Amino acid sequence: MPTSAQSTTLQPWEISMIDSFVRAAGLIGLPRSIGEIYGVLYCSAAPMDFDHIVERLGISRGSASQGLKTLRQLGAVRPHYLPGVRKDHYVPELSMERLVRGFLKDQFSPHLESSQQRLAAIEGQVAAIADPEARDHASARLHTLQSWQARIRKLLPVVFTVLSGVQAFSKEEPPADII
Amino acid sequence: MPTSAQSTTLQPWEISMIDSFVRAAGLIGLPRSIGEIYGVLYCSAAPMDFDHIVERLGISRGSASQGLKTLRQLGAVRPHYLPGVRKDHYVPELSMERLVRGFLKDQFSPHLESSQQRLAAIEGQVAAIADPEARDHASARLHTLQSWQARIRKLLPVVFTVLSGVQAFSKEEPPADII
DNA sequence: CGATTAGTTCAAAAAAACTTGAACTAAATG
DNA sequence: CATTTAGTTCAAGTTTTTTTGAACTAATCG
Repeated sequence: MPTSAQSTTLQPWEISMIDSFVRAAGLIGLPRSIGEIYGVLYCSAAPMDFDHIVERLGISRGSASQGLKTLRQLGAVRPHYLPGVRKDHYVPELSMERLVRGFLKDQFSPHLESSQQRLAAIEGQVAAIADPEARDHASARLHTLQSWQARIRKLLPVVFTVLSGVQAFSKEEPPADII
Repeated sequence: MPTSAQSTTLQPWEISMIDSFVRAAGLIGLPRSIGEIYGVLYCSAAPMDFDHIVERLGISRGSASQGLKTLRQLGAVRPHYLPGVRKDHYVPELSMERLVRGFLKDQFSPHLESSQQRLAAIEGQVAAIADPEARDHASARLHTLQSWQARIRKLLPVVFTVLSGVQAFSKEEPPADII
């Protein structure tokens, strides 16, 4: 059992940790393979190349290629340059703030954007309702929905701040556990 | 075109609004039918009964039954008592804070809980690593993961506060748009 | 340049998630 | 009580998502 070489079989702690990432991926709507790839990189002490990822996880090259593409887009992994080496090597992003930011920017913000436009379009449809009472009701519901949207937009910067590890956000005692 | 009766066909503004809820549901990993049911209730000016929901949406009774069950669990709809009426009638929860709280409590907190236990179990596996360098590396990664978990737990109360519509959280100017 | 290596693409297969509807339980009505 | 009504359950069908692997492009090597 060589001390330094990266064994090709996963160690127990790696299997458990990858499992955690697979579950976390599922929770945010990303496929299993993406959790696996990020997880195996997260566990690795050294940058890993494409074939190494494929072998250790036992997934297809197609999955690995697509999964790495998505992870690069999200900013969750970066190519790591190694002089004189041809194959791409990857390292995981370890800053939680950057991970969250990448995910939200890629998977969330576009929806927030288009949702805003859709709500604006509903304003016209509501204005066209003939009956005054029905129109007032619809209008009230639309405004509630728009206020929800506005709150979500306000939330984003706060999320970044808290997840960056900043201790601030209340000079008194921290808010009690609520859930 | 009767002014007060709930027509059986969906109005344009209702179709658009339900569409928004369907997309929002997808974003948080809930099936289309759940977005539709909540959406049609959200649009309605009066409590709706089971069959009315089925008819207006054109979904199966099975879907409606399961969807309403989930929505009740989440606290996103409540049965509304009407004297002398046998069928269940439902109204939507309109408090964003309660909606978010119900969702997180039901769909998120259990994972957070079990994740914590899983990470604790990995501690033992890491301690069993023979090579000191490899063990230190694994230990460092585990601690990073645990710190991420802790940050997410800190985030929850803040999310509730912001989504409740409270204006607080910085007596200076609000944080600039980041994303 | 031709051969080899690296990685991507995409159509088809497999797996997962969702919906349906018919059979069922439970409760109220006459 | 028998019958009707209300709603649930779950196996089978459908749809959507994910994974695979063989064919392909691009770049490097000898």
